[in-house]
Amino acid sequence: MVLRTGKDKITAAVDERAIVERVHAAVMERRLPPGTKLSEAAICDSFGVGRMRARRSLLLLASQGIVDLHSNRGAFVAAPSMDDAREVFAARMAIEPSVVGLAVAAADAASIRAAETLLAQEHTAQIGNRRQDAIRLSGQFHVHLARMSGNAILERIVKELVTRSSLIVALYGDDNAASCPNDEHGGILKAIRAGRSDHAKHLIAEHLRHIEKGLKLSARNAENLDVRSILSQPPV
Amino acid sequence: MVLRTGKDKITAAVDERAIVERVHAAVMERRLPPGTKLSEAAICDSFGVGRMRARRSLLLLASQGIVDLHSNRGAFVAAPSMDDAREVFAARMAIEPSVVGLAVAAADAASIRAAETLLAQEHTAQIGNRRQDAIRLSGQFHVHLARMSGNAILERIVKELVTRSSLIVALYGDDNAASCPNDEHGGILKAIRAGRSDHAKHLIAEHLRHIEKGLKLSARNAENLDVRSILSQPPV
DNA sequence: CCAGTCATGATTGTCAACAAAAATGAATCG
DNA sequence: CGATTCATTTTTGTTGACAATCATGACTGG
Repeated sequence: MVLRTGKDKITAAVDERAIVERVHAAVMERRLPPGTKLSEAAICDSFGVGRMRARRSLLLLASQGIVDLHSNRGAFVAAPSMDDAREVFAARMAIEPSVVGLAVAAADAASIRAAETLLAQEHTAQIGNRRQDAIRLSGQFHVHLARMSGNAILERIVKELVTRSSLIVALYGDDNAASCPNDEHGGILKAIRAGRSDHAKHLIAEHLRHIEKGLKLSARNAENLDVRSILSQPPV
Repeated sequence: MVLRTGKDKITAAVDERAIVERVHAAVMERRLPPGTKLSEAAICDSFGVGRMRARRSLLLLASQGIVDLHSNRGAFVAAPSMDDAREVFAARMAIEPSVVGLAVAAADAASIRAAETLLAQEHTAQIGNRRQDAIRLSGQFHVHLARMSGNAILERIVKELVTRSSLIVALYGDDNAASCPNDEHGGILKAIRAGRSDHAKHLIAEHLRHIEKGLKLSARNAENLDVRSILSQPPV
């Protein structure tokens, strides 16, 4: 007798997870900038799906902080405030070093090889000036470190934080700044390979600090800028 | 002129957040044991809400791991496997010490007083054998530590992990075991008050280790037990 | 020319009916 | 007696239509 759970049903059309994943990817690659409106109709057309599925997908995206829902106005790609940005990076600095520590303990040959592949791809993308790919791969590297820990919960958490970081960099990042200065990813992976847990933790903490330092979170910047005060200044 | 955002609309009926919060609380107090079916109709009746709202609430609960959705079968209070349980506690041990470290830095008089109040209430509930209250307050203490860090993201993450822990303890916990042995919560709070960050981190790590040790995660236990093999054994 | 008002169109929120699937229980057969 | 089949009932999934709300732009009056 075969027991069929409800989950392994073959779904002909795309389900919510696929939609969430595709939007996720588009946000990571900055094809959907912060503030972009995601109308239900757009989701329906893009994925050939009914309004109900579109709605559920947007709710899931909102629960991950990727999308902001405004009552009666629709869904928009999240535009984290500077305070949000600081919280995200504080959370990452609290979490990712521990995750890397677990990764050192749990790393196996296959996962290290996968990390090396990601690293090489990222490097190639940077050399070739393929900015979108470089950004996406840089984020994937962090998520892969979490995956190496063998803990699906931590992987999900890191993935969510990395995605929000992508939105933050899009808003407050310096366009000409390298997404990963001095091959810090390489150093982290090397430390993991060498089993140097404390060193790896230290490196990723530094790495995150550097990324945040590279942001323009000083004072005014997009979003809360006061249009009146700007326009009231006479032209030079 | 008054700017009204869509969010501060006065909602006469309960919205999804309220439903999620109430189910959350019921799970924390073990009034909704793992595996309990949460039919849409039950949600509709309980909260006087349409099926759409019920559905959205269940989806949100599922996204937090509190509920499992089975296609065409409905929603059930999550029953974490033993592997899930190990992952949850590994994640907590990775995250909560760092969170406590932040709490030491950010703690102010008001939040410490609130923590002391929670601690006292928990103690009173334990003395009075009010098990449900004691369990709920014990969880709230951990969430409050995260709140003391001043980071809403970390607070949400810890809250989710604590809730899942409640389900885990309900499944694998020893009924007569104290939910918090030897007033470890008190020791943690004392260390925070004294500004001893490393000590506080150490204590909460130990605390989590103790909780996990108190679980029966050895081999077989509820869930994957094979009904056939059980019923095929002749009675003593 | 500008502020404010009002109608229009587009988008989201809600509901009810229908379709599909699974749980339930009775009836049947070995 | 036990297992299986089948019809019934219950529950979930989906669709479409309608209501409510918001954005847009023309219009009016100052």
